[in-house]
Amino acid sequence: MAKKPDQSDALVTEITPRSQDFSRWYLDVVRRAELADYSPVKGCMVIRPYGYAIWELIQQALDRRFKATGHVNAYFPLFIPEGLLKKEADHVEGFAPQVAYVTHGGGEELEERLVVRPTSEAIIGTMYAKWVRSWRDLPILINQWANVVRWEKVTRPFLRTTEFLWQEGHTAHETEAEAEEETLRMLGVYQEVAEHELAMPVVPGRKTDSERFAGALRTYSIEALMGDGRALQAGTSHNLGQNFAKAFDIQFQARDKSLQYVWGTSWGVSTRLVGGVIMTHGDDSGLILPPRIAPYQVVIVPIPRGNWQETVLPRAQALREDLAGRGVRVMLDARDTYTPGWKFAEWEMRGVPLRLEIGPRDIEQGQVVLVRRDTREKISVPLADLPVRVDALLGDIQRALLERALRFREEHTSRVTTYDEFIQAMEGRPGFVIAPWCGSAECEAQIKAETQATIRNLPLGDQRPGGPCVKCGRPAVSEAWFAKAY
RNA sequence: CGGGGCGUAGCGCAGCCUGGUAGCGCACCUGCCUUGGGCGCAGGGGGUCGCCGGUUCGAAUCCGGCCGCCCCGACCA
Repeated sequence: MAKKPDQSDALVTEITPRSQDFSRWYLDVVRRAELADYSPVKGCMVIRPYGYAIWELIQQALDRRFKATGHVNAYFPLFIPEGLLKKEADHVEGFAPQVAYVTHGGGEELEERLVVRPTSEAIIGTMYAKWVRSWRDLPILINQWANVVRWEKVTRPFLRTTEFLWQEGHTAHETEAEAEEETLRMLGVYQEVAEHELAMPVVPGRKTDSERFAGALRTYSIEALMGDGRALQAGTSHNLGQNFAKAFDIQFQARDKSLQYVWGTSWGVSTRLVGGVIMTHGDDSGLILPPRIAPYQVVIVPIPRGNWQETVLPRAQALREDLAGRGVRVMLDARDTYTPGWKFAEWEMRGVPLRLEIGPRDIEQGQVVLVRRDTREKISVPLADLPVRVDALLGDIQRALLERALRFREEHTSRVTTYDEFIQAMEGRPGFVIAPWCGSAECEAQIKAETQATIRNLPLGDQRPGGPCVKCGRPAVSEAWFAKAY
């Protein structure tokens, strides 16, 4: 841990203010909210139960939608023979520097090294070649939940770790059009989950060639804007064309009796999404979780007074049962070893959307006090109205977080036509800058070198760039969303 | 992998310059008292000072190497 400036008298429970050092604030939240911890393995984190619970809720939200769109889950091996990875030239070139190898097993050196999967196109492609014979075998729509390993030079909890958890969908289709449709369908699923579940607005679009997945025909992404104005790639969906089919010999006999290669897609999101949620919604008091992915949506804090264990506690327990019975994820913090004030701060740190306070005064008046995490608003609610109000408030908070994040993104997005404006926009308040682009990798690279901003993606669909390329002045082929990225 | 910073109790730090048997706050334990925004008082436990080596009568402190973490770049979900 690096030294924090001047806080010899600071409480350990405090976290670095976001405005002072966003990066340190992020790490403080991860640690204090007990989302993850460093492990003895360099670059690898332990996802702690609270952090894992968030991931599980994200998983469920995704998995539901994968199944609703016709996909099934399966599992492929962690190890991939090195030779398989090498079959697709661009693929191996793209991933080779990040790959971990197993060289020994059972006390002996292996004849062929095994790659610890950085992604599974190679092993899955190999299996698809065995499974596909006829157009009747298509499409194959498989997803797997797995861990992958990429030897990153710089790591940060959730955002970039050597090993991370993700899902990877791998599909094979009869036609190019079907593959493209699938690629965009899953991009849409990602956008829906990001916005509807994580309350994290994202910009869908197509990646430029320089940021395209190694071996893909086209890569699409969703990009989110974090609280410090930097962009986070939150998910990718690739149209693999026939590249992997040709590399792994995935052929089928078509309706016209000809032999054809399948058209492939792959798509993934990872535990990085948890980092995105932290950096989209959190504040100086810690995490703020959208209700739909909050492990606890309501925390009940009984106010101890006198013989509260006989008076207040039974009421609190009854409330817990009632809410839980209605499908609310609720936690009763009945510990007598902490004061209410301590619990308030603690559950705010952990981002619980709603706090329910109940004490002798409330019982007398037949009410409870609800406190919103996002606005800190205190609301007295008659007991009879509680379930309805809780439900409504959770919905309100979910919406308010999305709206707030959307407003933040709008305030931090500018549209420019000249390079001077571009530089000014990037130097001032960071965020997205939309500008016309000629399509050349040279301009893209120069802009990156000069401003650190990269093209996050290009908007989908037909669009008319509002002028010539912001960098070189040649005719523009597209508008591009630029940002400094994580 | 380049530039910079930092490793001393669970967390945050002081001590290091000028070598002499390791300290503070929080957390933790015990008791009493409190509890509607991180209660108070009293007593207490806990550290081979990141690791390895060197210098020295003696090393947290000086020297060398290694490892780890953080920040800024280049590479990436």
